Amino acid sequence: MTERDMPTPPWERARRRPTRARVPLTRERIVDAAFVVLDQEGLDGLSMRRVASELGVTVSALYAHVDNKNELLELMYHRLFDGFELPEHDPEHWQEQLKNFARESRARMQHHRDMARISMGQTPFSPELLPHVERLLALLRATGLPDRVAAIAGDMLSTYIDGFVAEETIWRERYEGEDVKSWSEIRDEMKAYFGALPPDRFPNMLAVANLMVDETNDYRFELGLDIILRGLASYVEEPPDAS
Amino acid sequence: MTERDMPTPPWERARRRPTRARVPLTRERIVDAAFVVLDQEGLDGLSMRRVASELGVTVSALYAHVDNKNELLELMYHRLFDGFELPEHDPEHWQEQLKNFARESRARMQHHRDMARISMGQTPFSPELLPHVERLLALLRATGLPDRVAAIAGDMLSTYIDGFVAEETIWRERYEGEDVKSWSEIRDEMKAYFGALPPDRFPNMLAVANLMVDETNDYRFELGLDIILRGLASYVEEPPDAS
DNA sequence: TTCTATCATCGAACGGCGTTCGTTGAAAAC
DNA sequence: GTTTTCAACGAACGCCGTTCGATGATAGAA
Repeated sequence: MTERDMPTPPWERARRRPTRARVPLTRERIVDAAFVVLDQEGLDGLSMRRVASELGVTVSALYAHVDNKNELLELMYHRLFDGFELPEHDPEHWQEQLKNFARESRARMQHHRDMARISMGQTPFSPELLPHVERLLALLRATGLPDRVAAIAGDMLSTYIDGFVAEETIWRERYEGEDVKSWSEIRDEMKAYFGALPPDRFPNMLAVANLMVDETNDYRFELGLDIILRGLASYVEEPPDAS
Repeated sequence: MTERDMPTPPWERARRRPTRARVPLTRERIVDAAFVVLDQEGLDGLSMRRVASELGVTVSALYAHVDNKNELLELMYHRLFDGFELPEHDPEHWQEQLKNFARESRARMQHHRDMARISMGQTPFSPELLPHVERLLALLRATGLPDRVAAIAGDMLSTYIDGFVAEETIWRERYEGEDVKSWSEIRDEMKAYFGALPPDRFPNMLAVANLMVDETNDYRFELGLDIILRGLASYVEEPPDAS
């Protein structure tokens, strides 16, 4: 006679009915769910509770696989580099190679909402990411750049890319709550705002306002990239003396 | 000199009515207290409750003077530019002028903990800050740079500065909880970490690791600055065609 | 002086957050 | 068949930003 045959007392009826997860929880599945939440709610809406509910699981279940939220963000950051192949260094076309690296980085970050903000809080020096850094360094050192320049150039580029995409994000999300406005409508508002400035006090703003508003983000990104690469190129084969 | 004749930015909601002078609590005092909290607890510890307690006041009292936490951060950002004078443009020394602008920006952000992280979430296009942007644009347009380059150069520089200081902050705070370690101790640990990499797979990392670890932040900042300015200079008086 | 209207501040509450911890029950190991 | 293990649970803790009705001091009117 086991307790199995006994009836269940009514006060216990609401007891747990633990439908064991058909698919076991893993770090990978948690990161997958985190990206779903990130894309839907943005970084500010990315909470452990929300990720858990996405998986049909309790919050605390996550903590068996992930130390804390920071580690989850770290894992998401690592995803950025999954299958991110850098080419063999080709001293003839190093500038274009670096530009392609930057473009690919930007594209990957744009693929998930607020990804740039996550990226800015991380460094690529974990063991999993060091191979990527090594490949980038190989590209940089094959250019003829002095090592001390090559050593910081990767960091500079990443800072530029992160900052640029983060800024894109800010503008996109600034207009989020409001009615669906087209980008051209937003541009017109900005033009009107800048155009209404007193001309005697803001001659330079007025002179470039349309340029600032009209140029696409793609154009701005490429131009900034070109500025950095021209600056780098100026160090090739030259005994450098910064400042 | 008033802000009254300035247009309202389109993204801005209706601002609060100005507070009466007779009450002891003011926006200024709230911002002062917020900086005290920021320096003591960092951005993550900067809560409305903590600011209120710093003033010996209830949380909700703050909301009579400040719409929300975001507005408080905005006001703190504005403080960055208080008394930030840019020189008259001098076409002979524009590179040094821009470098001094960058150095001053970095120094101001370093003056308050996590200030760079606050700065990264803001734009300087509010009416109060536009005069500063105008002065910077004046510097940039006096260089002989094409307008389309001048229009994005200020943004680029600010992105670089914000990103650089934010990264400095990350490293500083990464070692915060631990026992007081000297920077040289931290450097040694990093050198040991990089030095233990397998030489066949990480030849480039090993070649520049010491450079990456040993150079001071000041040196790195100056070098990055110089790279950007050389890139900008390459556009002077040249019909530009970005990539 | 007394009354009244204003308004800065209070105190409690709401819903949400990251994280911890003792409990539980199904599967794995024996 | 028994024991062990351990992933998931659920409740709780102490935070957070923000809201709202109550309170009480004060300035101006009578």
